[in-house]
Amino acid sequence: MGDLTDTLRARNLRVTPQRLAVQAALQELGRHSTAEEVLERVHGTVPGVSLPTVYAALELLADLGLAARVQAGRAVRFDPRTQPHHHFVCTACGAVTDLDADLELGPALERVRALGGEAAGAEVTVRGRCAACAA
Amino acid sequence: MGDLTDTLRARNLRVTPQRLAVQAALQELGRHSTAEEVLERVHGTVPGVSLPTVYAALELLADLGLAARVQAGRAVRFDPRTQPHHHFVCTACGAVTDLDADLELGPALERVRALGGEAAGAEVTVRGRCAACAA
DNA sequence: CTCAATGCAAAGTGTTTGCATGATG
DNA sequence: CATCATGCAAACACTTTGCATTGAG
Repeated sequence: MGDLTDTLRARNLRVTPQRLAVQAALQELGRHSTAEEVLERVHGTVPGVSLPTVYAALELLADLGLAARVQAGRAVRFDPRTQPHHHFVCTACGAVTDLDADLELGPALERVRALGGEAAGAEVTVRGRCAACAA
Repeated sequence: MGDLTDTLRARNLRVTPQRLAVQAALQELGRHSTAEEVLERVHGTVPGVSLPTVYAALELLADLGLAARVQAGRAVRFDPRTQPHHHFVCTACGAVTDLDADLELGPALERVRALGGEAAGAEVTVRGRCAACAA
């Protein structure tokens, strides 16, 4: 767990209780949480934390490669999982589920390169209704 | 072009100049436009149209299967293209480009079914920097 | 004539910014 | 002690809602 502390020190960034609490909350909450959910969780341990601070910390984690932004509907969600994977988004309740499927996306990346762009990554988003909402 | 008119009549919905103008604008603008862009275009032909009306009309087109919602960043975009295809989103300028690649997404859909969900569709989103922003 | 659709303004979300205060290195 | 990070409030971007009015059927 010195992971974040070390990374911050290595970049001459400050190790603050808020940043540590945000990362801890993100990991405890599991996958793809909203900033609001993280804030609520953090309030349990470190009182007085504000939403902008949570956003800043999550943004920082994403830049450091310790979390990933996931766009699911209107809200941005943050995922403590770094390795690329795919998502199933319920159009009814907004829930996001990880999909561990091995997909061949090479042709899409090649297409981007053919257009002169630089592909940073690619994800599949499946839309539909989750088991709970299908009822 | 009686397409929309016919579909509306068949459902006992009203054929209004606003709805026709919104669809026309969406097609003239080409792919994945924002509501704001559609509004601006519509203002050229039918003055006095409001943003809520544009949203309502676009939403209706999507429900009728004559347009598709595309989530790209924070703004929802609407695409006159109905057939499934994929997108390249520039993380710098927000531009969206179509990707015509034939990808095998079956395994992802099967994964969703295995979880008890109903998959409605799946798209690949490639993130990166477009040719213009790579400079 | 009747009811669906529009226009306007205002309220809602989710996210970001500006600035004074406080804590870190 | 020099900054960087925080907290607060307010601004922001995008979308939706409420309600009186208009116009399509």
